[in-house]
Amino acid sequence: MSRKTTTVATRSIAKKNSRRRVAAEPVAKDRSQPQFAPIRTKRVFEEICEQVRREMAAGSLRPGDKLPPERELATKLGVSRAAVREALRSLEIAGVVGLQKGARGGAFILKGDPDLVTQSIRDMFHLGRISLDNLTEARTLVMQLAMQLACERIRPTTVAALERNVDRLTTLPTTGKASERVAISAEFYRLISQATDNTVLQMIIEALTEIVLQQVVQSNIEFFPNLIVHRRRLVEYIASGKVDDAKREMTDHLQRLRRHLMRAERTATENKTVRILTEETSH
Amino acid sequence: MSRKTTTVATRSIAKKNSRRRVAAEPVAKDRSQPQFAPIRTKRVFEEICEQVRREMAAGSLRPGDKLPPERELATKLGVSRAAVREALRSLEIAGVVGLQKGARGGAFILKGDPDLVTQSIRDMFHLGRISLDNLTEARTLVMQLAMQLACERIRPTTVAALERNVDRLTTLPTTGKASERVAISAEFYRLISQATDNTVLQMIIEALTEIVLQQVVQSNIEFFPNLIVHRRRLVEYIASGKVDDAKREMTDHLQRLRRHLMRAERTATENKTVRILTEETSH
DNA sequence: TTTGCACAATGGACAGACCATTGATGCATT
DNA sequence: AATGCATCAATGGTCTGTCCATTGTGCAAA
Repeated sequence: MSRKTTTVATRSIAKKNSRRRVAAEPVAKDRSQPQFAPIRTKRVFEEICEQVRREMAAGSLRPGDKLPPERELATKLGVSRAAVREALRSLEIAGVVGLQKGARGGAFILKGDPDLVTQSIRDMFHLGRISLDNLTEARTLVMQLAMQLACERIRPTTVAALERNVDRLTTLPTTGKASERVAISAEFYRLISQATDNTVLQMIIEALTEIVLQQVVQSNIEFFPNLIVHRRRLVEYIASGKVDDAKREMTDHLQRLRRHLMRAERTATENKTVRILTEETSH
Repeated sequence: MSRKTTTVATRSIAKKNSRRRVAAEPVAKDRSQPQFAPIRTKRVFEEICEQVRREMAAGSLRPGDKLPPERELATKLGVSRAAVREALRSLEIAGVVGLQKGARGGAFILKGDPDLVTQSIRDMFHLGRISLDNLTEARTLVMQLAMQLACERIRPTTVAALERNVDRLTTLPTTGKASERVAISAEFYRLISQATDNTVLQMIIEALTEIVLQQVVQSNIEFFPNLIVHRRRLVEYIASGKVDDAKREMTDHLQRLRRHLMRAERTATENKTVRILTEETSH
């Protein structure tokens, strides 16, 4: 390899920065018992993330602010660039920062991405932590809240948008792809959620709706013939502030969908056995 | 530098693996309009993440499964270990995999961490995407749903646990640290959420409660004198299935808390101007 | 049988390089 | 003057190679 000379040179420097991991030392709180608390070692990138998050919570790092470039940050913190990058990766995944290439690029604090809530709930659904039954039930219930607020806070423009949305559903051929119909439905629920004027509910509804609709597409449920009638009625109830009617209409629909999905889940027993990454580690 | 020779040697290898970035080519869906879709370049670690997530969604990668070791994965995918590490970092942050050191270690598919929902919502709150007003309102509403379900599905053991929880609050000196009282409250709400028998609602309640309680600690709200009386009454309502009473009791409390928090927020105008990371990039 | 140590596997971290993208600057052409 | 092109520097993205720390396994010594 003929590289040993330089290697030795860099080693002497690296040695200084080794011993990087921080161990939470076991507190000697009581003399009688040795205690022996488990030693928790923290990875450097986690430390970096925490520093950034602390600045965020303290308000000294706000959306739009720019973090120093990776190289500079690495120097300041006394860690390698790889570690900084892993930290930035972590924050990026969390939707906290966005990375931009090129000159004047860097890591910028974002406003937060509501889609991440969806992502995390979706992961949990796919990993079996959430059942389809629980998911659809929760959606039904939360939409009741949404109807409550929407009826109180709806604006004329939103009513118009809802009506246009239903119109679009009408013009769609019932033989069309499920994904198209579902896209319209997704917007329908988004409009309603926005009418609640509560961003938290919006995010929750967005997440639940998206996951459920995804299931609708995959389960090849047939088009509900009366869907358009139901939707029109619902919009009318909302527009005229008939809370109880709107709630009932919404609940009826969602419960019907729920039953269909549960039935589809039971009959879905085909196991695709694709396997790309895990073909035996061979050890 | 005296390293050029080896550098050249390694370069010839690296050259093969260069040109790594994949550009999603603009689809020519319609001949009349040029379209000019923005060119999205995808980073390699994202590609890796997607592959893993695909396997998950397809069911061929399930909780408990182990991914190949970093080095092997890097070889198989034809990328560097650093890229693999960033991908694993990303999946780890998303709660999809857990990393274990040592022999027989590796990346294991997890069951999903409900705490991530909390984390993402919390981030959004700190980044100003969610207002305290919206947050507390949503919490009030969702807890109404929880009371509904809890009254229907509560089990005697849970009632006992709730009573014990209130007892613990009683034994606590009112002069104690806020964080201790808050920890007990957190468990109180956790017990109620578990009584709903709906994991989705549990996660939502967990998230909203934790963030709100965090605010309670920081805002130094005084201890509600009647809190214990309210709690006892609430538990009794739940135990005896008095849905409406329970809902009212819960809503009353949460709305009171809401008003207090909003007032505290208005009077909180002291700006700590700590700044560690961002002291001018000096360019 | 038990203890302890060497060893290998594997994640964690680092240094040092090169490439690709992007914005700014200045020069040349029109 | 306006446009276009070349160049440069800053910065994220990636790669290679190396070493350290942790952990399980198996063998050897007690």
